[in-house]
Amino acid sequence: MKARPHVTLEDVARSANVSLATASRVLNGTASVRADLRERVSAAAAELAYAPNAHAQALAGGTHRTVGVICHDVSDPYFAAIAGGVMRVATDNGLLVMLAGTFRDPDREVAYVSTLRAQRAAAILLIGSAFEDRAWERAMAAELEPYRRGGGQVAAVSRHRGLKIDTVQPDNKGGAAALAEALAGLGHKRFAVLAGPRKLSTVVDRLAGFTDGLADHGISLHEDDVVEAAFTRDGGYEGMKRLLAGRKRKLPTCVFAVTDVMAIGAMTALREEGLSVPGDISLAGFDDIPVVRDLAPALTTVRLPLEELGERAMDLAIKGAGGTRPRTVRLSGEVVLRESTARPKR
Amino acid sequence: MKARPHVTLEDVARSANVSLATASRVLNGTASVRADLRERVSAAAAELAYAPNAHAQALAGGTHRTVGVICHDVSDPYFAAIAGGVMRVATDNGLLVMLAGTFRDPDREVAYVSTLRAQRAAAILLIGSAFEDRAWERAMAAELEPYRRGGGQVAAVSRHRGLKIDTVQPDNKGGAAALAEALAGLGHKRFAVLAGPRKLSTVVDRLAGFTDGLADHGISLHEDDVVEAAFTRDGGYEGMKRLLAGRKRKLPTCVFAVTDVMAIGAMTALREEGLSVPGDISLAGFDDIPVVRDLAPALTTVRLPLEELGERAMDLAIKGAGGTRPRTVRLSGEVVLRESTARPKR
DNA sequence: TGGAGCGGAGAAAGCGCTTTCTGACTCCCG
DNA sequence: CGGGAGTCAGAAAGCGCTTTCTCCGCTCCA
Repeated sequence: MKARPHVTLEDVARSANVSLATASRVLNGTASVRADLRERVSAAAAELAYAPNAHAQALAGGTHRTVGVICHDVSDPYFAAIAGGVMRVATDNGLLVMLAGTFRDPDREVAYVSTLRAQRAAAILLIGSAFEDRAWERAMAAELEPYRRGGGQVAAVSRHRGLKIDTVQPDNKGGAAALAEALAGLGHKRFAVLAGPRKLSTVVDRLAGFTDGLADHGISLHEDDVVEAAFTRDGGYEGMKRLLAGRKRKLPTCVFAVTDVMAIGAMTALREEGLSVPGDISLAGFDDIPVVRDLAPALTTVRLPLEELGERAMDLAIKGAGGTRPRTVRLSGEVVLRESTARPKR
Repeated sequence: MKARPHVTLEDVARSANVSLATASRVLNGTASVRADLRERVSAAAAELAYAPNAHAQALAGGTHRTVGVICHDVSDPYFAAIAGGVMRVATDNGLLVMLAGTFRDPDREVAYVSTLRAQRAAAILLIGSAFEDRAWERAMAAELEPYRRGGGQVAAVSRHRGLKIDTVQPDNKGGAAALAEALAGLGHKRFAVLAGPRKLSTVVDRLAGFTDGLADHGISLHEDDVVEAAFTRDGGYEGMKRLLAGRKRKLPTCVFAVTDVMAIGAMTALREEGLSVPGDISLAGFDDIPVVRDLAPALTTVRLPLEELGERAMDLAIKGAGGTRPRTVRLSGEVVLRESTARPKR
């Protein structure tokens, strides 16, 4: 089947016996047009199943109705929830969302920004932890800066440092600290943390907050008590196994996984090892992704308003940069104690 | 801050002291250019942080490197998993993915296709159940047909009927039938089904398959045994509550939720009502989304190769329509018996 | 040494649309 | 009944890029 060229505005105009300008005016409602002509154009457009070429529209100085969203992994519930918020706001504003998943590859992230820049996306949203890496930061800035100079909007969820962009910040540190206090309040003294790679700022912040919160109760967290693993369910699973294997002797009474996703894997690992939660070990996560309340036991965590995180970021981007300083919206988390944590028996 | 116009190819050419044509050739590697000129152009482009205007490229007859993906809900793990597969293949092929969520609104779905058509997306992927609705089908066909005539590729996951497009089909019917047999094989006689809206073909197919499978064991499913609820976790929760409330007396020994997501909600409802799974009631789902193996008890379900579903669909779209007939790739599911189902005690 | 042949740079023609700018008409008031 | 104001359709100029097409200056062979 030969690919026939697309129906163009010119086809419509010709078919309706009017000029291009008139056809354009009718279809966009830009200016008033005599009723009969308007009628003819609409009819012709419908007849030919005309769809304006968005590229041509954009080129001709029209609007750019697409925004780019870059996250690490689309299938991670944490991002999915945030993306949900982003999409809602985008849809309400008639914007089309281009979603990109980097699979945690810094280079790919930069490449995507470049592509989005080429698309003249109205805005670019960066979702998730930034990489703590000078080279990456420079490369990123080199893409972002010209983009913004050209009128592009940029906003981010949960990153900061270096890149001077509008940000929606969940209170990772405060939330983790509050969680630590709640846990210590239950009577726990021996903790362990299931952390992600320290290159991610989210990990660093949550770890710091947790440590601080513990310190307030006179509990110190040693380096050995922190297990570093991949930032995924499998990472949590594997990390917990490692943690357990390491010290059959002096097990902690409470484990904090820096994300719910990791906690889910950890909980399964615990179960496989015949350890009961919270009977033998209490377990807590962070984020409150939707599914954790359905676990058995339901997971104690720090609730982040995930959808709102996305909505606010999209808002920031849409509202445009007001002053010269990057704006920061802080959203705090809230400790939610569920059945996965209890007073220690040991 | 005044939005300075974007850096254009012309700026680069001028700065490098060459013609537009030459600059274009260098940047695309289209033709050989004298080394020194090539050098000058590259340098100028880098210097100015030039990013080609993708719209202009597309307009000038260049390539369309974006594909559109339409699904019901981005934050549904089922779609997220499929989207993961789609994105992998897209990335491997240097394509940018535009993801749209319709929130199950048929009109919005049609509108998105229209927008994607305007974007001259290289391909459009429809993910998830189609609506069983003549009017919708006509509207959809009216958008899709001109799109394909203009050279656009269309592929879908898990729909068919009416729209004559390439499709990747999970074997909903066969999977559900196999599950029914496995469950009946465990000794269950009294079943109930937690179904989604019958407007969705997936629901219809799974229900039919399950009924058939049961029939093979001489078990019949009455209309009363099918509870219809929203196609979400909350739908599953609420549906199960309703199911339980309806018949305190003759409870089924086994409940089949047509999706894992609904099963998750159902399991929590069961737990809240003090019913143990599988002790009091066995529960099974469908899809095998990643999280269900981490539930306690782990969920019995029908495993669908979710990522592959997405990959194959993207493949179909990329490979383009060969013959005139729509192609169909069938992917079968596999019953996975886990702890949420057991022999009935009653 | 002359002409055929060729590599490679530049001019220019679109791609499909929006948006001035121009100009024809109608309408109203003096 | 004439002239200025006001409408509204059409011509044309881009938007930024790719891609012929043209033409210039070499090289190579007879």
